[in-house]
Amino acid sequence: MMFSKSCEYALKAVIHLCIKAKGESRLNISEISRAIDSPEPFTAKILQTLSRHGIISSIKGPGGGFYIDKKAAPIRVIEIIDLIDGKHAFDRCGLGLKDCNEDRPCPIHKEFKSYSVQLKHLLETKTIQEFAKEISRGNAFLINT
Amino acid sequence: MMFSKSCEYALKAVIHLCIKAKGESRLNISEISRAIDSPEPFTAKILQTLSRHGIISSIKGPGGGFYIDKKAAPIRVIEIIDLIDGKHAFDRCGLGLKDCNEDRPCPIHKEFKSYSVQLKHLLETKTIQEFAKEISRGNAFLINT
DNA sequence: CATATTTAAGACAACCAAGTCCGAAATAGC
DNA sequence: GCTATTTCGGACTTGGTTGTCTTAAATATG
Ligand code: FES
Ligand code: FES
Repeated sequence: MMFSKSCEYALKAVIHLCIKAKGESRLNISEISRAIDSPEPFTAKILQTLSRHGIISSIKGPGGGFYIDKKAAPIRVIEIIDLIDGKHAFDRCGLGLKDCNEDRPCPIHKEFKSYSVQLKHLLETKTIQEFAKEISRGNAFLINT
Repeated sequence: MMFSKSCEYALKAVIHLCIKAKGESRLNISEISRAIDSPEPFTAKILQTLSRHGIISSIKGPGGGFYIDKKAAPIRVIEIIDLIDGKHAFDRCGLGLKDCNEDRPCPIHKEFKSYSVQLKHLLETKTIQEFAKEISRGNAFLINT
């Protein structure tokens, strides 16, 4: 509803990597897609995109897989959203006007904007590592039912 | 990003009808789609759905068109969203978990839910007529650029 | 009644996101 | 060096949303 399927998988995959593959250990595609309940080949493609852009790291060959570089900075949630769904995903008009504009706003602009600004700020400040911590503590999950 | 294209057009069309076709006067498809900048035949289909479900009224033949029944109750925004995009569009998990669930939530649930609850409440209480008033006053617009 | 106008309905087409497949490249272990 | 494993990259297929077209039905007007 908010993010594309690709983006959902990307967020979940990186969160999972943060928990299970920080530093030395690696996870292969099948382990990841099992953990986040996503189609394997589709997940592969998304992981490749993340890797190509340096958000995650990867190593080919036996024993290889995907991981988070130990020296890498914490990953802000917005980085993944910008990469997968495109920048300004939050700056678009809720009613589809060409330009979301204070001067010539659509009727839902005022209320809508006040929420999307809050949400955007959250996603710009929150890191994947913080979400990962919630999972580790058992306060949140990547799969249910 | 939030609503489907169909839903955007539906909302804009009904708002426009509230301003220009309350009671006696009617608007035909071409006038409506011009006012809201939408493809004519596609808009026709959406208007038919709205009419079939009694949200708006229509009359065939020369001088016919679409209008809002004068005796009809104010239209809550959520009614249109439920009809076009399906109910529970706001109750789904932001990360795509099968079930958005307090007991077994995804990592973004807490923050996300607090926004979506606010937004849902807004859409349940706001009426199309209130939005229409903003347009009439020149404080909001259905087209820009 | 004939005609023009307008919505109704459903089949059709185009587009894009979601998902699959396959051959190539890298690498670890023998 | 050979083989098995694993990611990489791109071509391909599928499905759902968006958008079009065509024919039918209703009705106002002369
Ligand atoms: S103009 Fe529509 S949300 Fe800003
Ligand atoms: S479980 Fe993900 S938003 Fe509620």
